[in-house]
Amino acid sequence: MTIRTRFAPSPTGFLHIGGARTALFSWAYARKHHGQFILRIEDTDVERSTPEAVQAILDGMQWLGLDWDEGPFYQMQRMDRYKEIIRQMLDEGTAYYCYSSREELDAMREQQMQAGLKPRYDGRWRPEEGKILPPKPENIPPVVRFRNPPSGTVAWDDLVKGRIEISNTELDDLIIARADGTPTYNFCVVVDDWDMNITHVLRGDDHVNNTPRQINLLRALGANVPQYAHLSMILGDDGQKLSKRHGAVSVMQYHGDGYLPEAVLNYLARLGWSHGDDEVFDGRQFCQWFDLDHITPSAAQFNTEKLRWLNAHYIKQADLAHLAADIRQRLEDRGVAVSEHPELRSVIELYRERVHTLNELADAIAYFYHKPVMDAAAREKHLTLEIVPVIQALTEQLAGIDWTSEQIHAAIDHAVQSNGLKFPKVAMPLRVLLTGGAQSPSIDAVMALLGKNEVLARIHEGL
RNA sequence: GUCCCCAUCGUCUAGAGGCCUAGGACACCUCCCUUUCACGGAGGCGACCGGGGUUCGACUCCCCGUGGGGACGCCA
Repeated sequence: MTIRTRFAPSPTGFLHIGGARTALFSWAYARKHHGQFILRIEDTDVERSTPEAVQAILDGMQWLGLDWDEGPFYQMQRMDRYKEIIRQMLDEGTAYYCYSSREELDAMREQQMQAGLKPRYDGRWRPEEGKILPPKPENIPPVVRFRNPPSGTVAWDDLVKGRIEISNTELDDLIIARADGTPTYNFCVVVDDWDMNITHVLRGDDHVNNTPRQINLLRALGANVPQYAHLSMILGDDGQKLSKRHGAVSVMQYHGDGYLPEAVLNYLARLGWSHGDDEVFDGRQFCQWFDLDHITPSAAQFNTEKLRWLNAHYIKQADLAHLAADIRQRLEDRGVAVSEHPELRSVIELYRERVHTLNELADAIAYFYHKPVMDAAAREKHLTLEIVPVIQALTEQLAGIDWTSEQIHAAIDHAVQSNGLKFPKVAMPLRVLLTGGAQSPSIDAVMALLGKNEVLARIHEGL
């Protein structure tokens, strides 16, 4: 049997971190088993679905490198198929028309809640042998309901949570087609998973409650029931549930914030899944290792600090040309034009080990391409009256040397020795003068990259 | 309210009855490296929700409790 998984987002917003992980796991599972990964857009909520959201989801998946083998399929384009099945169910008697109005239903729910019961449709329009249905009201277009088994239990062996068993008495006759004839979620999912031969459904555990309904529907249709794996949710950094209002951000926001997709992918992979003590691995490795047996059933809290650590790791490993292209753009976004000298790649090499995000990297090296704003406190502290003449003397010497790191270092050393100082005494004021602040890599390395003219100019201007 | 799910360091997690004096990672602390800040290296701090069982033996299995979460839509 070929493994076929799917990711089925509804295009009502961007691809957030929870959806991305579901997609990642589904993708990895298919890849691991040399199966197919299908992308399906669940856009039957016409009110809330937007083409922008579809694009945002596609962008997010592409950025993470999650490629799909089939699709994207759009449910709105499958209407004929759904209607055909609904017609068939109506004919077979596994579905029926219900004329209850929304108001009637709301009142019913209200009453049941009051009575301490689980709100359920009471089946008043469900045809039974010998039962007399209420008279059909005029002007109320009916919905179509699924005739759920009235007794017994539905059970499945969830690949993450183990066996889950639910009594049919807990379920009611769900609506499969709205009054306007459009099919609803639980129904479309079932038909699609069936038609698309999905073997493994990986999804958020907020769908656990839908599963028994879907299984009943599948059985009524005579379809195979796929395996289910319900992934627990991802909580925000603060342990709170992620929502549009609170903490839920688009995966593309991570791009904007300077994270590498491989870092996000690696981080997400470890959130709720593990492979012994392994922490750092790429997508290829993940696809080889991934399994359902090591998925944690409990919710996981997002930890940005760990993501940052992983990101720093991947920045150190990243291809220089690729990094340079990215950083060039980020500098441009900051209004900093990257000139030929110093060479961007060299500057990145010097700085990549010191940052956690690409934005930090861009910010840190901007001073190579435009005059830095000098940190007043740093200047005050390091550019003392006594040191100014030393720097001036050093400047003259620098003017005459070959511009290599070694020569520069020797010149600084000379200034240090001849004045009976410690190295930082001279290095720090230079650092402030050249970079604007008190932190940088080795000052001779910085100077070498900055170039003789620029160094002399900045010292001159700064003094 | 009803049903369902979950529960190991602050966080992500390892753990398939003896391998556990509970391991790793992030964060934090100390030291080392050092030209400042980082990086890196070496250490350290730090957890099995509670109570009952089962068992020669329970982090691991069962029950109850507690806490947290989810679902109960003509949303997905």
